[in-house]
Amino acid sequence: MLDEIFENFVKNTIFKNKKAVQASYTPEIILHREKEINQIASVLAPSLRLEKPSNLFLYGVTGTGKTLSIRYVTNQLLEKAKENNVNLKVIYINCKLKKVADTEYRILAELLEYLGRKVPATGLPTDSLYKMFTEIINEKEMMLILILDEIDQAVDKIGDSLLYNLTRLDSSLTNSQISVVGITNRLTFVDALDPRIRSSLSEEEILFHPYNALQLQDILRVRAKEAFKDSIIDEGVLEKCSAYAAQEHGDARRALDLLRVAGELVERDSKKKVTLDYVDIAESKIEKDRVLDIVKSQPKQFQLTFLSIVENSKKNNGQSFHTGDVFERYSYLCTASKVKEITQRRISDIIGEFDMLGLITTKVISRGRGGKTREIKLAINPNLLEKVENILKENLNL
DNA sequence: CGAGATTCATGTGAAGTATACCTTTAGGCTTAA
DNA sequence: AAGCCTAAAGGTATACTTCACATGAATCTCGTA
Repeated sequence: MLDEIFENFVKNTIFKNKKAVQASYTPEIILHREKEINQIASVLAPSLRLEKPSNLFLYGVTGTGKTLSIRYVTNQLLEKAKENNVNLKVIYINCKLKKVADTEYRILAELLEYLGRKVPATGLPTDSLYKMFTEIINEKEMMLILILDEIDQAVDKIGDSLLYNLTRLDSSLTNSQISVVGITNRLTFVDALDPRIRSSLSEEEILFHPYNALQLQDILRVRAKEAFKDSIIDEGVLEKCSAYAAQEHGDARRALDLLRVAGELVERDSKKKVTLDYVDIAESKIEKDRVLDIVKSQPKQFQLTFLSIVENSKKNNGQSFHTGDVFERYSYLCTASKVKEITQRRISDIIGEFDMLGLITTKVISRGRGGKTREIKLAINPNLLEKVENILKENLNL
């Protein structure tokens, strides 16, 4: 029985090279971003002569090719550097990843790890990490390009200090030079920065506009050709994927995800063709996976809080409710699952973090004499509620 | 009737605490010269 | 005397708590028209 399934899977695959429709893939040619790529390249080019390139900032909503473009350019740059014997290093850090790089310390630790120095997760003073960092870099002459992706997330959480220190770091280096590339999907991000940091950090700025539906189609076509075997994809599938993604501010990553997941689903059903229906199924699966992944990876107290939010939302038929309600239910859940209770102060912060993750939307309102509070609304598809609730309950032994 | 005071429920900031983990240091024991 | 191990001392980051004050519109109070 199993043999048959595996056999089927091996033989009947519809993918030629699935990597090509994965978000992390860097294709040979990048469509509709020539201008931006050239700009980036000309900003970073001085590094080949060991001259410090200007610091650079890339803006644009998600899935507009920011990460892709910078990756592409730096890859080429690295090759060129190798040819010319230039000691160039590029470090890419995604600041959003929780538990990996969401505090100043952890970002630095990540940085040092790239440079080949293991750092303990706790215990060392932050300045000593800076010291180690400068030491390593100063050991021999080199040019360092530091890419901080989703930097807005980090600054929200830990403030400007990291950026400030990084820009200052540059002056304490004698042998080497460092330039920072910041990537953010919030257009207003730089305005909120301290003016000093702002001027030194965003010497050059490049704005990435969203793709329109036609451009998305082009991109999908190229990628699909590489990823799938011939004539697997039905008429109109690519168009539908791009249309969906274009609705959501032209997010190419989303379009690719749709296509890939649709393909995976087809494969699982051991069908031969990717049809339009599968795009719809993929659409709901992606949403589901995203939510479940986030929810599952949260620590216990967060899960309890979220369960409380879900139950409140259910009780109120999707209408909004307040911090007090959440805490009350949370408190009950703690007793039920024999978990130590956390204060309301902390719950308030946790609710704020869920807001940042996009699982809920909150708004601070004043209800006059009813006091000031947060109005909380669940922002996930109602069909998922049951599932989320069950998983949480299971995780928490309820 | 309207200006100003009051009130409520919680937001928000700062400082403090517990925990887990790190480095440094000093002592104690072992080993080899 | 040198080398190695261990435990204590002193330090940090993180997650959380405690304390204290800030908010801001509905509601109340009270002097006035």
